Amino acid sequence: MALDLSGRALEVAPRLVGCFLRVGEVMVRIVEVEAYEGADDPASHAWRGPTARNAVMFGPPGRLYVYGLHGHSCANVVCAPDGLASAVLLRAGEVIEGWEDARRRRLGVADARLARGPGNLCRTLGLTRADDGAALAGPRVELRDGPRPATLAQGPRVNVGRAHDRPWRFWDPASAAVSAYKAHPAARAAGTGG
DNA sequence: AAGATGATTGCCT
DNA sequence: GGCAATCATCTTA
Repeated sequence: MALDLSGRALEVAPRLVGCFLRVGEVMVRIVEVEAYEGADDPASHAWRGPTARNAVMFGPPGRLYVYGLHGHSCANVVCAPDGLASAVLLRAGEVIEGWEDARRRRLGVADARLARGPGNLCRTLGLTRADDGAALAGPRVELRDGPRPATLAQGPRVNVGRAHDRPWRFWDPASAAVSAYKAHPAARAAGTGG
């Protein structure tokens, strides 16, 4: 079914935990996400306005925003109405289907860690910057609603230098695929992180 | 046109 | 737990 992505990232993020994301043959259950707002969020790529890279964030909801970082790729679900920048970063998932493709892309990695971390999640799913702007209801990428976990944990975002006081990270504490919390140096200096 | 930066990972101690 | 690798993008000259 189609999940309602018309709200802000902060509203959509907790609903995304437990949902299923399928890319090609591989499907994962999303267990960890982070919300990123636009102009109000200094940690967001869209904070200083639209650029060539973050253009998708300002477009209509229901699409994928994929960006490159340190030689890796990270995927976001774009939400909020057209014109407002708001997206949810997918940080971790559990592989449900497509083990063959997933393992082939992540040789030597334990099954539980195949999609642990935003960069690893993209590699396991086969997502690259070529998928930037792809529709979440398209033939290659599909987002499906799923049962939400019994409990939902909330806390500060990982490796974010600015606005580390905002607890905009949501995860399923029962999942082994949730990435270990790693506070940004700025967050540690401010005393708001680990 | 050149330099700094970052929503990361993985290897080293 | 700490640090280097690695690269597209953004900032400044």
